[in-house]
Amino acid sequence: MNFSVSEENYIKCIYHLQQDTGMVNTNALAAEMQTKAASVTDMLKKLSSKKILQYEKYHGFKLTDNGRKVALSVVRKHRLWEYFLVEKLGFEWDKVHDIAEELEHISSNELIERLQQFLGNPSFDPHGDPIPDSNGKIPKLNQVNLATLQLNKTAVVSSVANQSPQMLEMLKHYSIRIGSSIKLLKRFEFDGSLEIKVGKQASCIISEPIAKNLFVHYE
Amino acid sequence: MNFSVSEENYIKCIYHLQQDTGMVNTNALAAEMQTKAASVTDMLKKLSSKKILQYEKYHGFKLTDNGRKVALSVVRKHRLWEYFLVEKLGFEWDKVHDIAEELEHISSNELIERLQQFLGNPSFDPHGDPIPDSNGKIPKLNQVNLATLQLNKTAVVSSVANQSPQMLEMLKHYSIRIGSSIKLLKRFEFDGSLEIKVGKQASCIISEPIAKNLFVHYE
DNA sequence: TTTTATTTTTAGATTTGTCTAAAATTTATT
DNA sequence: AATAAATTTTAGACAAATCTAAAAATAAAA
Repeated sequence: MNFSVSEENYIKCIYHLQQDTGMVNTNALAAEMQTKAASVTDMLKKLSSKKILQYEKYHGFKLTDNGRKVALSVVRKHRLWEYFLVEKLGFEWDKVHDIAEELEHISSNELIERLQQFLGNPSFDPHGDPIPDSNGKIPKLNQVNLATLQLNKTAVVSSVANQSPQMLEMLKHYSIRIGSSIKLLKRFEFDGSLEIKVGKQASCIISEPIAKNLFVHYE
Repeated sequence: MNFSVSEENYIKCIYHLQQDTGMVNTNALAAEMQTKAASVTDMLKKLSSKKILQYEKYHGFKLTDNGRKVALSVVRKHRLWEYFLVEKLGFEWDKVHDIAEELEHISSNELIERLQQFLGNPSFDPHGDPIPDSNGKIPKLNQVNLATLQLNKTAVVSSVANQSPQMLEMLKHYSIRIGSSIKLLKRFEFDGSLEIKVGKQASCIISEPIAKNLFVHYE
């Protein structure tokens, strides 16, 4: 079946919301889509009739197996394009989201298969998010929150939860990016802030909110 | 100013039509756009009010300077993406048109500038069509129609006028592509067909319609 | 130069995705 | 459990892009 750009955006958005909450509700989706609840309801009816959603009036909704498949295909395209933009065209990783939002709706399957090959079958996008394969399988990484890392252990930054411009600005300041190695030197009881060593730089201190936003994995 | 996908398609189509005829008329555009004359008229009014068209009711229309600029930007994007698809992703040159039709509407200017650089600033797309630069300047090539080539001269195929699947199938059969060198051995009076040598292959005979469809330039 | 044929435009309807305002339903509070 | 508050849905409207059918304008033919 074929979906409009608008339908694909709703499906993708529902997918991301239900990752957290299991079930999604109308207002949350409206907020995330920057639209009105009434518009959401209209779309829910349509997606429901296309068997993309399990939807009970007034009681929330979630994707069907088929809906999840469509969502994963859009997510896959988005992340492969982001990888292309950063690794091949030299964009900064915090500048690629909007462009990938457009590119993810290009329909050709052969295009995306060839793009994946051309990029060397990457498993994670420039933000550290996993790229689903053509069957919708998502690569897993044993990652832990930086705030819970053991003292004196070294690990590698694998993803960033909050990717707002504000957060990315901070990370740029600390020279922390996906792939940076981080050693935890000290944990301050007072406010939970951490003394860390990023790569070969002098040690520095990051606040607890920043730490909680970073996920790392052991080499 | 910003244009919808539909507007961009109309603008591009008018650009191509007026290359031949100077002035464009409603029915011709409707045929090319695979739509109805009434729909075309609606769009003409809109584009006219946006100063994209010089349009006199019942008397045809053509692009303004500004309209031509928009058209060239879309053509530029289309041809750069075609180049990418063939040279980087390994598509056959006759399989890329539909995908480029979608990609040409991605809006980011920075994207297209970086793409151009990444591709090594190509001047011609895989069909031999010139790629306008970011100012709308179109590279020129001194090309002549193969049917008018001098006897025993060798030249290089630089573009193909009719790019229908039927024509491309024929060219594939003769192993003729952009960049192929062709030597004209004999011109048959009877029907204008030509005996030619393609690269290092044994000589073969092509019909006049095929010859007229091919443009070549001297090295 | 009328008449006929073709082309183009208008008028009004349709589809998709959106909106506002009001009604219906569920959840929370007293 | 009754009432208030919040959420969700319906009803009806609107803009963009398309369509059909009919009217208007132009071009061609008798």
